[in-house]
Amino acid sequence: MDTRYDYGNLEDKTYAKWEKSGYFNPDICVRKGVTAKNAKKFSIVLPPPNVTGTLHIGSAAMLTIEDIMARYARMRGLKTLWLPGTDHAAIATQAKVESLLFKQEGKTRYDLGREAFLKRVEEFAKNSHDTIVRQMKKMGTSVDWSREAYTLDEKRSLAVRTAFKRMYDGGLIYKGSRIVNWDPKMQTTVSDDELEYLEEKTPFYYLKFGPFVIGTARPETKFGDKYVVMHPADKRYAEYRDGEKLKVEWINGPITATIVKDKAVDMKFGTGVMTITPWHDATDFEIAERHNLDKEQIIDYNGKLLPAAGEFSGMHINKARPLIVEKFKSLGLIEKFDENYVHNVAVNQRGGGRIEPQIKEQWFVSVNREFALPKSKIKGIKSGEKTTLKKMMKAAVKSNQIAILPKRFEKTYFHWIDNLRDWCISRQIWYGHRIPVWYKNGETYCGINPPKGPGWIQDSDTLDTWFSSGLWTFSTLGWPRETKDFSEFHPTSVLETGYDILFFWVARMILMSGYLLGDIPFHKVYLHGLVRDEQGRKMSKSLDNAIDPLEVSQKYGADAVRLSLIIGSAPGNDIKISEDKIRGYRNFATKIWNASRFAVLNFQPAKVKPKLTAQDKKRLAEVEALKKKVSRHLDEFDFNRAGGALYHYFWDVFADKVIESLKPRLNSENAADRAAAQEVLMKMLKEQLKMLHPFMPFVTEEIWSLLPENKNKLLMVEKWR
RNA sequence: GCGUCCUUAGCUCAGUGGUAGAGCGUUACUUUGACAUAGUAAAGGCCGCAGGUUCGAUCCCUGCAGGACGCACCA
Repeated sequence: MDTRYDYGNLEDKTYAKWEKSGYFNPDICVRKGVTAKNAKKFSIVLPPPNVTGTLHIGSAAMLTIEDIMARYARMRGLKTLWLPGTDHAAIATQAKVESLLFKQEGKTRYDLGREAFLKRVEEFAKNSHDTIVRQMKKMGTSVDWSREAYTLDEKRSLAVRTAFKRMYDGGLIYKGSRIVNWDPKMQTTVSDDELEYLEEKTPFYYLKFGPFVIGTARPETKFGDKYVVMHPADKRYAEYRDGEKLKVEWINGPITATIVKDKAVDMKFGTGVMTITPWHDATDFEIAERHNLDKEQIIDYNGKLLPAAGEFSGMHINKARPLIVEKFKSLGLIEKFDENYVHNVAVNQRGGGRIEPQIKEQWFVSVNREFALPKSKIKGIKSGEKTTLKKMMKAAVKSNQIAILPKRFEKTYFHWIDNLRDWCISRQIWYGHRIPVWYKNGETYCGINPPKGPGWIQDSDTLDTWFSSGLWTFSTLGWPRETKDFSEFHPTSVLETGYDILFFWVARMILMSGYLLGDIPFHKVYLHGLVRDEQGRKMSKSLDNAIDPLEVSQKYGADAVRLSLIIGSAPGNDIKISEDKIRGYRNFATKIWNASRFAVLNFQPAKVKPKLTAQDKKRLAEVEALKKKVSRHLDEFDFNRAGGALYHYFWDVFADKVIESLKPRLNSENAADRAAAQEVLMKMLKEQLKMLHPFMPFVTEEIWSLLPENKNKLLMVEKWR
């Protein structure tokens, strides 16, 4: 044994050993007798990384936490399944490929056409997938590769079509004309959750509208405005009656305006009066719906003005805006304007396009429509009882059937559900699951397979990527087929993921599993934080503060990276990391290596019966106590404390005190005492290696193979006890 | 507007109703046979501020200040 642990060469070798053993697969564990046939189950799905690129340090944190869970469960003798996969991440992946295509070849997706473009995306996704798999292996993830899934593969497609059909038949999926978030750049809708708001300084204009003054930050939408809205309780405008008509001089000449009284108006904002543009604003749309008002489209789907804009027709809104302002000015309709108004602009988080609300016919999942679960295993919802998706999603968590850790996120979850609106699930992008609906002569057919006969045309839209992700806990286990995996491993034991996708994903899994299975998808949700740099900033390429997990693993070993992501961070809190911290844990790996080296160098098989002293027994009892403590922490998902306790015991007690005190006895003339010292040393080391293994699998596995009598035995399936 | 979190050593962060912890950094000494990616010793903190509860508060409660975030609104 060298004085340094050569992680660079040994890690890959060790991973290959694990893979060859087959122990990542729970069935093989049972077959080879390392797991009991009737063992309890532990199952966890990997939050599938997006095939948009490579893993980042946040993914490394996720992999580490889940690997600790899986390895601990496996060593405790549970039948353990950690199921891997990747996500096609529809919008994100398509956006990435579109941008590459444009940069490298100056082409758009329309130049290639649907089929050829999809080929490109698939090629990109495949490459990205391969990189991700390589990276996962580098980090030591003990997933069962034989069950690997992809959100867009054949089996998952069947699950998606089945889910869609059942929800369609159940009346929960409907097609409707509603206001949606339209991304003119990517030419698709996106859901409310996929928006990001950017602050932007825009002039805010006060325009004369007959006897009123109305405020707007978007003069380019004002052409069709013919309703003027005020709060029914606003005394300033008491003289105007709901429905009253007046003649108003407006941008393209005189119009007839109608007074509308609605409580949506904030009396304190601006003048307390506004005109509405129902086609291009969600609030306005709702007012229009309530009062049954006309809606007129002003801006087309490319961001260009329509004939309603008069002479500005055909012009892009960005170009037209200053000209429109000029015209308002020349007509004397601008009362004043505020130059320093801060406006929130919605952009598509994944694709980057600036959102223009539009009314469009889309597919939605109704969250308030009533239905009954024929067989409910959800606490608080009885079989056959009327409920809604909202109520069902709440019940699963409220009843504590699903526990969210840390608990404070339960509040966030409820709050989100309270504000939830119908979920727009159709996208006009090409990469993704095609909606399983076909049309012919005004007829509509929804089915798992295409309808027979000629002339049917499939809906051209694809599904929101989270629709397929929502099925993940059971689509990966073979659903809708009745598989052994499904009956054995669902609901899964725990879902581990970042708090930033609580709504996107966690909530939608509860929705899907609840409706389709009448059951919860998992018993526990453990949320980790975002990984940030030492100044608490998000890691990004533009800041050049990103730590590449592969690069630092190469430099300091994957074990060191893993430990540095675990120790010193609490559940749900952001994780701060720096290269210094990683280096510190690399030193710990070296410490373990050298202490083990010492033990090996000083060990011979005992020829006499060891005579343990009282102190020896005390030390061995100490290790047992440590094991109890670490087990308790791990059972409570308190990885920070479990790892911390091990770190300190190994270094401060075992290395600094125990080894030092044993040194003279290891050279003792008294054979029984010498044997005792050796036994204590080896036993303590072995127990600690076992406990450290889930945290630092590589170095502990390598040392294990070097210990006496351990040839060909794998630490990863040693009994924890 | 509603809600959540954070404020602890120079930096980054854990933690607990009973005299404060880690990593990195700093200072001094030490190459003695596991390990200098180390060892020994040390410096360094009114645990944001002000009240309250308590025998006792860094921890529980209230208020304030600063920072971060989520949701809603943003005409």
